[in-house]
Amino acid sequence: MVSENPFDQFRQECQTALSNALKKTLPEIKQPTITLNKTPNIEYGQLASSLCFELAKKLNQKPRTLAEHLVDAIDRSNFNLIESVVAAGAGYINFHVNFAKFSALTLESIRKLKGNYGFVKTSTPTKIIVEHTSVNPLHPIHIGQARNPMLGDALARILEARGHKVSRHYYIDDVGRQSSVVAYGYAKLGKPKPTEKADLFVGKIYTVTCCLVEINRLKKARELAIAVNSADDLVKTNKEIDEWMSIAAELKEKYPVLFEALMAKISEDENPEEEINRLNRAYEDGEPEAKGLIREVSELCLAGFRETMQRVGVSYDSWDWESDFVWSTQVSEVLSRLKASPFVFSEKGVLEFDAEKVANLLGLKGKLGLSEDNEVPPLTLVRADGTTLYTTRDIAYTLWKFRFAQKVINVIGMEQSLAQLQLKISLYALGYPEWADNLVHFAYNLVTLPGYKMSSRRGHYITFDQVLDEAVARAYEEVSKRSPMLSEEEKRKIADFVGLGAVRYALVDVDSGKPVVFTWERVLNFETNSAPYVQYTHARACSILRKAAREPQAPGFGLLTEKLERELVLSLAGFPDTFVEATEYLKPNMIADYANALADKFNTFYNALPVIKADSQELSDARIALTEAIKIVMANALNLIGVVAPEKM
RNA sequence: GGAUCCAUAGCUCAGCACGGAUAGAGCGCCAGCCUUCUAAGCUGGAAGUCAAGGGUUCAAAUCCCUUUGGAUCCGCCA
Repeated sequence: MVSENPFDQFRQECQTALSNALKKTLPEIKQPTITLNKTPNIEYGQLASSLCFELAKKLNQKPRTLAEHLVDAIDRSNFNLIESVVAAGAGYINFHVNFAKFSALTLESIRKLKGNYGFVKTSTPTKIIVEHTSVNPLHPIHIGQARNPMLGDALARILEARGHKVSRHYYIDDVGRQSSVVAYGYAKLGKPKPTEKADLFVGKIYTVTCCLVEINRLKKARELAIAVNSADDLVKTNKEIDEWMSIAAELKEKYPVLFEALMAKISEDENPEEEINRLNRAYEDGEPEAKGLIREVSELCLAGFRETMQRVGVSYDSWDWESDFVWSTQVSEVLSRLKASPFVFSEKGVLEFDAEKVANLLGLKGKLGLSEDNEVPPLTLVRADGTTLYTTRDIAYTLWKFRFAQKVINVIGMEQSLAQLQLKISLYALGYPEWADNLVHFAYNLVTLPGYKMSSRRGHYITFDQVLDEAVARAYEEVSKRSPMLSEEEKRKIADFVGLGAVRYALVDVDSGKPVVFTWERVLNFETNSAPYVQYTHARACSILRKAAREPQAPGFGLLTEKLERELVLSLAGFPDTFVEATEYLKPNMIADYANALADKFNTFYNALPVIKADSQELSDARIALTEAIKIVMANALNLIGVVAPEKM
């Protein structure tokens, strides 16, 4: 017999049994929906109902008495997995599972389903686009941004395992001043070939160009302030100049050659600021030269990103250029449709979208979880100079995405909550309520460095590559220390998946709504509650199975009577539940927590009870089967968060 | 000022969506365990007014209200 969700099977039996008993003893009352809770302790059974507390008041009886009556009325002869039902405490009804049968069902199911165990398929498979990463192609992905792809990829993986058709999209934000800044610097240098990892190379050009252009601009502003005799402006500008000058000094020391070269080239231009704006407009207009230039730098940077993401096992199905939406008619079409709606108004030559009016008129506030007096600020769609803004283009992009998917999940930082809300409201305004309903902003909080303000414009950041390198290096040291006899090649291989796994795990482990403070200590943790811990435990289980060197012939599942063994079986049986919950509520961290908890229990078991040298062959066979099941489930869980489950380490 | 999210052991965090029995881990600290299946491990110990106050309920870390403290947003940036 195979069950894809053994624990749920037990739960169904208990629910039916209790429901039958209720109908029999209390036919006069309306049948309540029966929910069963996990018990705090295995001694209380595996599932409990607190129904009697609710009924007691209505029926004017003591909960305990009621519980006893119901327990008496329960007929469990038709139920395979229920061992006993008892009234407990002040009025709980506790269900005990028949462990002999339950262990057999659970372990055999896992051993049969193997890599598919736990991945309960949805009854409504959906085409889903998960948009994640979408780091601007200006500089390397830094640690503050790296949480995004780790969460996004884990989400894509769990949704796929759930049976959805998932497409991973990367939105390339190449429209906007920053892209022109980096392209300007790149062109000034004569479009040099990268002498190092491409995104790192582009990042340096961006930072130095930014700094030089900014100083140039500020100096002009200072002249103006002097000319109009504005003391306030002068003080403010001087302060900013001082700040940027110190950054310039820093950059000059770090990259002397690049700095000098750019400085010489940029000073040739009377007004670099104006050059950049011209380039920006030319790009939006789709002029071939600007197109070629900006696409070239962006592609360069993206090649670096691809390299980094490949290391951690993240890939994309579609790379969507923001500029494509500007050059095609899609953005202007959206605009004209919005203009035709009653929700757009013009103010001082600026086009504004009245999200508040939409929300009120269509009665969206309750639906969107907003209180009635929460006023949604308007969204600027078009600037006075006629150019569009980021969110405006995002509306066109979102409409495009819904041509290919029924559901769109945007993995975007929490700080963009308002923009994402306005985007959603715009879909209602355009007459796509189903799309709006199926647009999900998966908001996550930032990664911060203690005592350090990350700023990509100023080149203050720790790159994701640096973190990965450091993690692998640390892992290599650990492997060398712990397993000095391994070959160099083996050590490198292990260090690689351990280091990368540790980083992935650390970035998905925390609830996505909470900020993560980055410390090396947190990411390079190889002890309990880390990927290496789970990986090590997996390898340990594999090692036992290798040493046992046999298939269990006649496992005596009924002999698994130790509390530790039973808790393990329960954990394994509950994996499908955890998976479904993690998928439905988009909580990849639940998977990491589950894997860690399972590893924890297995290690305790490992230290307390012998597998191969158990008292009898039947018991040994049962424990081998248990170990194998644990190995399978641990690997399945690790796969979901993109962490390698090694045979050896 | 308005909005959103958050507050649980010295530190980092689970648990909260759907209220249920003594609130769980890890780090750090203290004391132990490698001639037995991988010590990246295990065992034991100390450590909590679940931010404060009120309310709802048979039952509140969990739901509601108020207060305090923190993060983020409220741009013709992205």
